[in-house]
Amino acid sequence: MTQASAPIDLSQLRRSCRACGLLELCLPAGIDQAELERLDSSVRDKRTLESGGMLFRQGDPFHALYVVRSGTLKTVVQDADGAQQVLGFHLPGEIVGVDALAHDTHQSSAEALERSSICELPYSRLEELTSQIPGLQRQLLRIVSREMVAEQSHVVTMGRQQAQERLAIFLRSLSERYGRLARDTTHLILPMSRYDIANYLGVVVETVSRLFTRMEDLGVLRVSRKVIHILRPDMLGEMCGAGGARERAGRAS
Amino acid sequence: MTQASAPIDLSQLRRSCRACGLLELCLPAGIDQAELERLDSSVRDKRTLESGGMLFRQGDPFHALYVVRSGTLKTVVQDADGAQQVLGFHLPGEIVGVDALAHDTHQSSAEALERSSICELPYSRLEELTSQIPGLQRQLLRIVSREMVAEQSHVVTMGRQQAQERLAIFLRSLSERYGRLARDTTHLILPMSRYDIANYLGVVVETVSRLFTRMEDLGVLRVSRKVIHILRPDMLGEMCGAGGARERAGRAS
DNA sequence: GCGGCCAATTGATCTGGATCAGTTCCGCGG
DNA sequence: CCGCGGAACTGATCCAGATCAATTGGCCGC
Repeated sequence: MTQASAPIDLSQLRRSCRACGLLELCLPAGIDQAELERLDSSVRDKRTLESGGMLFRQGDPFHALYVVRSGTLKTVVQDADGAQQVLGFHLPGEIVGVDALAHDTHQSSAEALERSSICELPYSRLEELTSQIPGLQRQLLRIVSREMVAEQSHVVTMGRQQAQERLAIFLRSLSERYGRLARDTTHLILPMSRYDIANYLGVVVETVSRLFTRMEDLGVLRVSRKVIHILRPDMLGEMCGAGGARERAGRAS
Repeated sequence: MTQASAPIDLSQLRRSCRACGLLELCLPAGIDQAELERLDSSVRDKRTLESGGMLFRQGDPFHALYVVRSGTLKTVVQDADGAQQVLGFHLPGEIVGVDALAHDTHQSSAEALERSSICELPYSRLEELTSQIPGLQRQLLRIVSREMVAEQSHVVTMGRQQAQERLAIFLRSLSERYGRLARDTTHLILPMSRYDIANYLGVVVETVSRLFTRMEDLGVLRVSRKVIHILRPDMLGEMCGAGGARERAGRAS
């Protein structure tokens, strides 16, 4: 490890991050700049997907992790009887493909919701690097664990029985995540369809549509197709937690 | 201690596995027996929990991973407004605590559903070992990824809108998991309460109770409190996939 | 501008599961 | 053996959200 004394050039770093995406993830791993640059050079591969393009499909052999550089992806599973479930949406800077680490095969499909640019990290190269850079290994573990926690929040969201709470939680979390990309967290652009949102939340499209209308009537937000303007973040927050409704189902044991 | 050339003594290995639990997880990592034994000796710490006892609580600092040796645990999250959500049940041989890797803090609580014996793996010790045993690191990554995939299946389950499908999927998966522990997969013992099951599936207790009765009436299984006897695994399987019902909600995009 | 197409919205109706209110079952301590 | 207490089950009712059926709105190619 290098001079703890010389502080890392953050702005330059950010630029590389923007350029590749992975590096952002390595930041907390205590990796110094020289290593970062070395890393960057090895993962510069990029891909561009049109809207609807598939990054990988369920069952594909695993050979790389991916970082979204721009655009948005969704991950979807299709089970035996053809039912689909949207697992998540992936914004710029977020990682995709972690589900394949366990079985050497992708357990879900990743599809672009709009023109997207993706940074590909061949796993063979990554393994090489992790053996050289001790902090990276740990960081990788953190990332996967973080993905697991994200999946858990999804479960918690779907555990809510009021559809309005689910949607409110979804919008709030989206707003928070956009916060890393834009200053204004009150204007959301939803690249996913109403069908995707509905499926993600475990309700039907009509319900999502009606809820948007209801929220608009309540003065919580303004809707115009792909754009949501949150007028009252406080009210949205209230709607997340048992919004005036009675207690949740089955408090355990 | 053995030589790397000699094939691993599987039966002896299994015994150690049973004894500690972690080792099972390392099996595919290409670790030789000498290393396994070294590993075993360092993680032999055990704990016993009575029914209702907490292994860790949401917010606790992270310092160890755990493997269930005997008994059953449940993991639960409690969000801001006090709503609880059961995330999962953990049978003997399964790992718990992975959710803390990302944030150095447990994101959920783990509670024993019956008298349980737990094997504790201090993370500091684990880190030490991973630096010495290359395959272990990779294996750890796999394990966390596997946990993530498990969480994804939970999402898929909760995405089903027919409560009966959810319960059927739950029972089937439980039956499969018990298969690793007992020959007979048609007799399930449910250590968790109906409340836990309901909460896990995102329905209310009454619904679970009624569904059990309905399934019994259909001749799919026999219920007597904690014991479920699956009479017709084939019918149970059918009930998992759009059992005669119409198509699932919002096929995406 | 016009027509076709598809996503989104709205309206009307139906129903599965939530809610409310007991009742039954079973283990346990006296 | 009896009475108590908590979990599980059942029955009656209600309602949020699913389903079915149009309608609207926006975009694109002609």
